[in-house]
Amino acid sequence: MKDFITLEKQLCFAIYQTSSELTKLYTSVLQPFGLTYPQYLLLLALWEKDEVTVKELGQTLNLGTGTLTPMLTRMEANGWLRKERSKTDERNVLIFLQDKARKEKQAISHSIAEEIQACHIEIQEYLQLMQGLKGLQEKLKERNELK
Amino acid sequence: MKDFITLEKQLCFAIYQTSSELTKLYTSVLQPFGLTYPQYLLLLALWEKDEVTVKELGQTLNLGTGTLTPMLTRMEANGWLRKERSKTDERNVLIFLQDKARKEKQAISHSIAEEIQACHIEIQEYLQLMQGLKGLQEKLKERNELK
DNA sequence: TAGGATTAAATCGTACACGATTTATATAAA
DNA sequence: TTTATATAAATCGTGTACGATTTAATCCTA
Repeated sequence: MKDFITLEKQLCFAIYQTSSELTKLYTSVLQPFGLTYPQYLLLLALWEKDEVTVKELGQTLNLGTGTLTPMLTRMEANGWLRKERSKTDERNVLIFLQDKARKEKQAISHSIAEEIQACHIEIQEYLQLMQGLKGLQEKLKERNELK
Repeated sequence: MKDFITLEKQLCFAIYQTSSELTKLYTSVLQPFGLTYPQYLLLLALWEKDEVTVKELGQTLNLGTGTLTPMLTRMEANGWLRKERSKTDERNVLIFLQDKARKEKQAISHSIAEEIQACHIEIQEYLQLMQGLKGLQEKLKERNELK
């Protein structure tokens, strides 16, 4: 039991800090584009699927409107996207990518890939880590949904 | 290269979301104690080593004073700890645990261990994941320190 | 079809997180 | 000993996160 608690502490620190280091890395790469890390994740989602509702985006990113609404407002002000109330159901707000986001996509992806590659991460290592994370995430999510 | 970028996206999502699920889990366990997840991590550090300066704590937690100062102020107001300016060098502020923090330690740890165990995480899986995270963290940190 | 329930965003309050600046103290150099 | 430099916290501004409440539109049912 004691070992278990020690382990638990180490794991939460490890995730917390790895996440923070990753944020720092992305922040430095994204700064020149005038993007934050969460904004980049949001763009990733929109590059995959454009013209989505705020709710849909929230499900993809695991974020609520308390986070998304102000973020989307900022990104609209910066010309990345456009918000438009749906005409068929005025409760929905649809998000559309702007040209700027489409045009910058390659440059952004390229900068990031370059930076990540400079970290010398082995693909194999990468894959294994992701497996582990997904496994844990699954279990946490299951537990969280039971409230 | 294309595969590499796909992988990169998946990894940053995986860490981002696992971290957020972990936060949610801890939040629900810590709520009854009137603690947030970052505050719990801070207590973990103080339970390991008490009477530390803000700077030291920042190094342990990878946090700056912009985050720590207001957090410590809140935790002082809630009776978890005490801040005191060092008499030998008045630039330093020392952090001392209060009785409340020492007394609640067991109950908090117990609640968390119980919750984590309910997720059915295999020790072996756990260890492997942590190894992977530490490896990645190392590489990211190295890169981040080159600025 | 009027009224209550449901749904989607927006809003609000609190709490991180972080870079940059400021303030106060201590140390070192001229 | 005065002045310059360095160090430690505090402060400030911006941007997430998230639970809870509010607002507005739609749906459902009596």
